[in-house]
Amino acid sequence: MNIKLNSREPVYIQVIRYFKEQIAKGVFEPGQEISSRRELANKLKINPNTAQRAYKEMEEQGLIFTEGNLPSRITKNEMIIKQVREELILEAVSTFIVAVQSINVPLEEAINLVKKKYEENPNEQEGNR
Amino acid sequence: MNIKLNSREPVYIQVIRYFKEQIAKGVFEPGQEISSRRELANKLKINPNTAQRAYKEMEEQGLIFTEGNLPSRITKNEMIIKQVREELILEAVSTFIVAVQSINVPLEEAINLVKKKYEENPNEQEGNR
DNA sequence: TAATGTGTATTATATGATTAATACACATTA
DNA sequence: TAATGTGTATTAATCATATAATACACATTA
Repeated sequence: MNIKLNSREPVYIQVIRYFKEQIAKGVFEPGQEISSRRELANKLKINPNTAQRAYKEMEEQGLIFTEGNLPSRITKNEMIIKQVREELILEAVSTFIVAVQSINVPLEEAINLVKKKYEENPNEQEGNR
Repeated sequence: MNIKLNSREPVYIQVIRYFKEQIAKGVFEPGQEISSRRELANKLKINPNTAQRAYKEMEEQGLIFTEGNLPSRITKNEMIIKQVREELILEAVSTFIVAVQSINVPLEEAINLVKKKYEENPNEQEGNR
């Protein structure tokens, strides 16, 4: 559990993104049991309702599921998992392109900067080999 | 004046970013007179106080300056303008790298996606040739 | 001179989103 | 049976932001 919460963005949104990233990376595996609302709230020092809100939205999006009053689990639907991954990638790519175009930086130059910057501080978060 | 305001982010922040982009692109030239607070508020259908807040911050950052009670102007300090441009580029690059790393997408793959996506919808906003 | 248009400042209010505080039903288990 | 841990739901409180309502000094201009 390695989330850094910022105050600029709603906490439940940040929680959802974190889960999406873990799912996309495969750190959270299909069918895997996840922390209960209260447990997550404790870990992150947030209100249980905020955790609940995040979980509720994730459930609506099919990312997790809940049977009875058992702890929720990561979806077993591989299609959804694939979509999450693609959504995150697409979002990153789109954001980058929009930003670059908005200040008229040529694509090649922007890509070179990415490569350079990437080499400067390579892979901070590995952890899954 | 082509700002699309979203409701997720403070309006004055969005206004500041817009000005930064225009300055970085050179659309707003050094010394150029800009809209008055009230005029901007009218154009964007926002409150004059919100415009004032944006301008005040930009003044503190040295992006614009005001002499007496004349309309404010874009800074003539080329160094600052250069810095704004670099700040925006660096921000875009960093955001992209963080996003890509957070889901373990190899850099090469990410860059290829950028190139592909870029070709699909090339330069929407030219306008300054 | 009066009107208008600048920038600037202060105080109060409204709004919407977020978070907090509780409560309830249910199931498991000690 | 009582306690604990689930998910779920409702209502209240908090908070940052935006807006509203004014006011003032100054300069230009009709």
